[in-house]
Amino acid sequence: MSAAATPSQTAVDPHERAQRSDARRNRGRVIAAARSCMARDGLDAQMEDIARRAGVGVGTVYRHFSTKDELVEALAADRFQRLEELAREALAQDDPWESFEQFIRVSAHIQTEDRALSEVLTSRPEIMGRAAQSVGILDLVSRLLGRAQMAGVVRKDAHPRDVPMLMCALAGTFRNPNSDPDRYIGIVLDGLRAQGGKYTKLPPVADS
Amino acid sequence: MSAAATPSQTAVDPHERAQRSDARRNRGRVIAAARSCMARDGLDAQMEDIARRAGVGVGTVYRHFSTKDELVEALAADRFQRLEELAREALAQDDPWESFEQFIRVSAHIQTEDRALSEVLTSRPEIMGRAAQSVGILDLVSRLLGRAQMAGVVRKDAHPRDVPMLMCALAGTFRNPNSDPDRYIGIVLDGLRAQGGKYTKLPPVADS
DNA sequence: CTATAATAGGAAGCTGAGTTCCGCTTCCGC
DNA sequence: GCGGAAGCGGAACTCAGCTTCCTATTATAG
Repeated sequence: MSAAATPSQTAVDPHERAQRSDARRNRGRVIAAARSCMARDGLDAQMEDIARRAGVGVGTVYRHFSTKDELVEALAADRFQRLEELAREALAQDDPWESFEQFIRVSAHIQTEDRALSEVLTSRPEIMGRAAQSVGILDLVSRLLGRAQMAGVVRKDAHPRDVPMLMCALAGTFRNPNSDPDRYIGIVLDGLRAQGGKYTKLPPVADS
Repeated sequence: MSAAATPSQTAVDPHERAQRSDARRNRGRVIAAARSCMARDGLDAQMEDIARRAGVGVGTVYRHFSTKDELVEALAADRFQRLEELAREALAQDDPWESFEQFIRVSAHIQTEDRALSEVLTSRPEIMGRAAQSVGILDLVSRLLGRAQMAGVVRKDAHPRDVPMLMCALAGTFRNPNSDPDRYIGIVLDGLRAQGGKYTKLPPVADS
């Protein structure tokens, strides 16, 4: 019990010597490397690859994240923070439908480019739950949705929790190489519209 | 090239001695065991579990399927055959929308109960492609969809290939324990309706 | 500048699956 | 029945990843 202290954001006991500068620098590198490896290879990106790309040894990765899962969770939290920003930006817009649609599209787009995120969404509900909770994202989504419902452009029986679930549904299509994400985003959006709303123009089907 | 002959449905060379009866019996047991193990544990059900449940040794499993992937593919083909039956049944109905909706709902239901199937759909497009091809399912889906479009109850810009893709999207939500599949099926169905159609009544949100 | 605790690095160990191998057993044709 | 090919079982092997551990290095307080 010698207070080995997680070298992260837990408030640092002022008695303790601060984290060494090289440690802090390497932590950043590891996170960046993990982000890009996992965006490409998904959850089964390898620790050694990550270490290599970060320019450090595996041992160093483990000094900062005692487990692969911990690293995954850190990244997930990070991505959710990004989503939160996007939700705020969307909320700043005036038109209730536009802002809702924008948020959905942009979040979907992020998943398109980050395989790890989409895998966490579809196969690690616990992680996703914790990450979403820590950021206040569900609340923002509620506001986006509520405003659109109030304005009569989104069906009244939609529930805030449907949004992440639908995102996670869309994630499934992104992984399929010959699928055009925008078609499915469009269809889902139209399924959420208040009845009688004008439908999305779907992108044309690419012939194969 | 000594014609080691896959002991499956490939037309058996009459010169060859027929497959031994116990082999045939065991093959059946393996398939059944694999089906139930994988329905429960998904694609990472273990070969030993499957063998144990089939009451045979792993060696026997490998005699019939030289690779885990081969086994998975056999099962996938099997499930797709079931889907084809369902498509035929749906097609036998008169009402174009009803039959379309029924097919979507029933197929979705099957995935709900078979984790392996839903995993193949979302993460093994190649397998899914081959399986779907071998069975003539895409064609049946085209007919179901076309008929509904002709009748003006499904949006004209939907494409047959959207159907499997949307199924695969829905698969993503089924894996999330506290999600009600029927809500998302409903939303997707409404996204496919011709504009102005009467919306699905979504099941109420379960509070958590 | 020195002492020393914090950190880095990366080879080696561990683990958990899939797969192979081979001696034993069972079915089938004669 | 008998011979032998076909099939069976399951211990052992393989291999790929994660994790540990121990030595060498480096930043920082004094």
